[in-house]
Amino acid sequence: MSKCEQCIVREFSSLKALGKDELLKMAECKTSMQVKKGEIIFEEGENVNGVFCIKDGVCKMTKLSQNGKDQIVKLVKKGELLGQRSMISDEPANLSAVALEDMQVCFIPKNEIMGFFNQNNNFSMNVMKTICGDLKEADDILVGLAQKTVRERLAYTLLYLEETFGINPDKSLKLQLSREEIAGMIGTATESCIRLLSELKKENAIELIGKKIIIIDRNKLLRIAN
Amino acid sequence: MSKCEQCIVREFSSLKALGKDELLKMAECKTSMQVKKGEIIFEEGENVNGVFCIKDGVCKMTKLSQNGKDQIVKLVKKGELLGQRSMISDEPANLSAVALEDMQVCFIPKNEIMGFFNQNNNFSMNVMKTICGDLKEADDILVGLAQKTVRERLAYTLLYLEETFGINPDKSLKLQLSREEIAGMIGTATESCIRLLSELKKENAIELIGKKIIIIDRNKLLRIAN
DNA sequence: ATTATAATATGATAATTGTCATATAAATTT
DNA sequence: AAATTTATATGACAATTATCATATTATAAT
Repeated sequence: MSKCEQCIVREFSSLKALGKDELLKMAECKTSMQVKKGEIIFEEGENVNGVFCIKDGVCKMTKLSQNGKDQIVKLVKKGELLGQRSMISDEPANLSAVALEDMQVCFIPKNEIMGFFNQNNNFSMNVMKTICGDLKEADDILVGLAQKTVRERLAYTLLYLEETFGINPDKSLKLQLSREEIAGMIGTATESCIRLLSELKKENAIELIGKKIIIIDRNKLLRIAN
Repeated sequence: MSKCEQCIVREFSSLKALGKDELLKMAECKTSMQVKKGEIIFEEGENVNGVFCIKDGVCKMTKLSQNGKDQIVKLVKKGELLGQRSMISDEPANLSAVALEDMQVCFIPKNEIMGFFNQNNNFSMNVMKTICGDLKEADDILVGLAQKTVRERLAYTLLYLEETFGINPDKSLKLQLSREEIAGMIGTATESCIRLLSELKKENAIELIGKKIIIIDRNKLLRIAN
C-alpha cells in the first residue's frame, strides 16, 4: 500500500489541506487500482460510497440521454477527485465515469472523507470551492450549448482540448478522442462533427492525420469560437 | 429591523441550521430590501460580497452570450439563497439576478456568513448540499440542451413551470414569463419559441390567452418532452 | 495475412431552427 | 383617448443540423 503522504497528485486536489496524521489514516483505508482505457469507474445511478482520487490518466463524465447518445459533461484529469457531488448529496451518481486512457486511481471510502469534513475546515472549504468551480463551468457550457452553433462549439472545444491536455511533439492534441466523443462533448451528431472537422481542415485551421488532430491556425479557431 | 428568528422562509434554506444566537447576530447585520419586478439584484461580473435570502418573489439567473441574448440558467424562488457560489469561490458573480416579480430580499454580508461556516458544521453541509443540487440540475439541463430538440425542451419547460411555481385559479401558469424569457430558458430564438407555442396550441396541448399559458394536455406534453 | 469489425468520411436529402419582414395586439406614455 | 412603444404572431426564406446511405480507411480478431 503506497503512502498518500508521498503522492504528488494530492497537492493538486482538495486533499492538500490534510495533515500528516490524516494522510496516514487515509493511506490505510484507501484502495489503489488500475483502470484500463474504456473501463467504467462508476455508472450513472450507482451508489459510489466514496471518492476516487485520480493519480494518473483522464476520464470522461457522461450522461446517457433518451435518444441513446452519451453526452460528455466534463473531462477529469490527474489530481482531481471523482464522485464528490454524489457523496455530499448522498445520492446515486448522476454521471458515469469512463477512462479515456489507462488510469491509476485511489478509492477513499465515504466515512473516511466525511470525517475530514468535520475535523478540517480547510478541507471542507477546498471541496466546496471545487464544486463551485464545477458549477460555474457547467453554467458556462450550458450557455454555450444554448447559444452557440455546432461549428462555434467545435472550434472552442478543440482549443479547450489543446489548452487543458496539451500537445504531442508532432503538435497533435495529446488527448485523443474519437469523433463520436468529440460529438458527445459539443452535443451534435457524429456525422456533423466529422463534417465540420473536414471543413475546418479545408479552411486550413486544423490538420487531420488519421485520428490525430493538429491545430494549425489558433487565431482562426478563436475567431470562429468567438 | 425584522427578526430572522421569526422569518419562516429561513426554514427552507441552508440557514435552518443556525441557532438562536446566530440568528440574532444575523438580524443585526442584515439589510432588508424591496426589489421591483424587472430590477437587477446583481449583475454578472459584479462583486457581491454576501448572499441574498429571498423572502418573497422569484428571480431569474441569466448570462449574456456573445450574440446578445440572455440565457436563463436558473429560476430562484422564495426560501432560496442567491450569490453563494460567487461568495465561496471568492469571485465576481458569473450570472445576473433579475426580479421576475416584486421581491423581498435580505442581504447578509460575507463576513457574517463566512463566520457561520467555521462555527457551524451543519450550516456548511447544508450550503454544500444546495450547491451540489445546483450542479446536478445544471448538468441535467446541459444534457437536455445538447440532446433534445427545441420542441422537446419547450414541452419540458412548460411542465417544469407548472410543477415548480403552480397555477392560478384559471389554471394558467402562475409565473408569467414573456415569450422572450421562455426562449431564453430553452435556448432558442424568440420567434421559434412563439411558433412552437402556437403549434402546441393547434395540437390542443396548451391554450394561449394573451400572455397566459394554460396546460390542457399534460400527458401530451410529457410525451413530447420524453 | 486475411477477414471481420469498427471508425471515419462524404453525398443526398429531410427536418429543424434562425433570420428578416411585416402584421396585429397589448401595454405605456402623453 | 390618441399616440407611441413593446410584445406577440405569422409568413417566407435561408442556414444549420440530423438522418440515412454508402464508401473508405483503420483497427482488431482469427
